[in-house]
Amino acid sequence: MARADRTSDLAGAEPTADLPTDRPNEAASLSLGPLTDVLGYHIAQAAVVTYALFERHIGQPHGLRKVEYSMLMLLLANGPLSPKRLIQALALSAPNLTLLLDRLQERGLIRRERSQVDRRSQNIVLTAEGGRIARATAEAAAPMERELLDRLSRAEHAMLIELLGKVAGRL
Amino acid sequence: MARADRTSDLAGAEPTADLPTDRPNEAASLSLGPLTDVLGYHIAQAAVVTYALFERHIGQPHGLRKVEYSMLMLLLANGPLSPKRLIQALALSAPNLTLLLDRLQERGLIRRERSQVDRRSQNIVLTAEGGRIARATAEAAAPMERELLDRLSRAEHAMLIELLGKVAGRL
DNA sequence: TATTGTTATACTCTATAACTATA
DNA sequence: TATAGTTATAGAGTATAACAATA
Repeated sequence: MARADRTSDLAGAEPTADLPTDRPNEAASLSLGPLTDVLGYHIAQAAVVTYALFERHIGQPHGLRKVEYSMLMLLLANGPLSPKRLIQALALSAPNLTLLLDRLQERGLIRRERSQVDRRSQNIVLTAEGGRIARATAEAAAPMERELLDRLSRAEHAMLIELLGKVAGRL
Repeated sequence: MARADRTSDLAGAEPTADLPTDRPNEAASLSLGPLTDVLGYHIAQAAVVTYALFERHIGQPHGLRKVEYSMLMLLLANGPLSPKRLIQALALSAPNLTLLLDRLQERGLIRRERSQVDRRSQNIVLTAEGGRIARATAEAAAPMERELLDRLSRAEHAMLIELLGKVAGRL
């Protein structure tokens, strides 16, 4: 009973009217109160939906996490990149990226080449297999986005991305 | 040298032209490729910004995490709520919520009252101190959002929240 | 038998600091 | 001396399954 004090029926000073009207809004939806105008809250809520979509369309089928997917897409679109640039683009810490690259390298999706220009630096290169998976998952993006069109018109989808770009400071 | 094989200079088949033009786009910004139209990616990028704002305005000064803040706001706006409803509203797992409530209870911000209607259930109630912090941090929301107006007009801010609401399925 | 909430456990993610090698 | 990347370690966050109390 280490935590037996968690609930006490003699609770506190004001017993907050514990009647059949036990809690307000039993079934009704909650008021967001001050959160109503907080962008970050709404971003977090929307992220739950897009994350579930990602898992279903890409994450589960191809065994990729979000960052791994983003990384493959960046390598596909830009060719070899240094860890340095990946860290900036994906907002990762250096040790975190090292672990990520280890996993992808073990799976044979990328390899590390040492730069001949500056031998401290590396080029992260998609392997043939990595290229195949990158292209396959790139094609899964369109059907995934199409599912959002139940909730959003095509114009709203585009508008949303543009506005989010402004927030992210990507001008 | 457990991982000495991480980089090999004899890398792979095609040595990917390792010249002074070592990597493309050395300083230029990266192409997003297929990510360009993926809403989830842009949400994640924007979340980095709003999270930093939250940390600076609310998280650090008041020692609150995002979920903790959201929870206080929901309790402030709706009065006592059951763990069940908080789980649904905040997209948490039950064990996760238990730990969260433990922390807030230890800090004296909330208390657990047992429901008289259904004694399995609880009411989570803001303490006097919890109410004070909730009101103080509620007031910090406006200045936080104001910082976004460098990047977004007021109309765009409102539009963005509306569109994110559609994505989250909050109709 | 189903539901509310808790415990125990493990796994992922992230952050920090110390280290190696190149420059 | 500074930079690129790695190692080691610990801390948060989250998920799963087993459990207790109540319905």
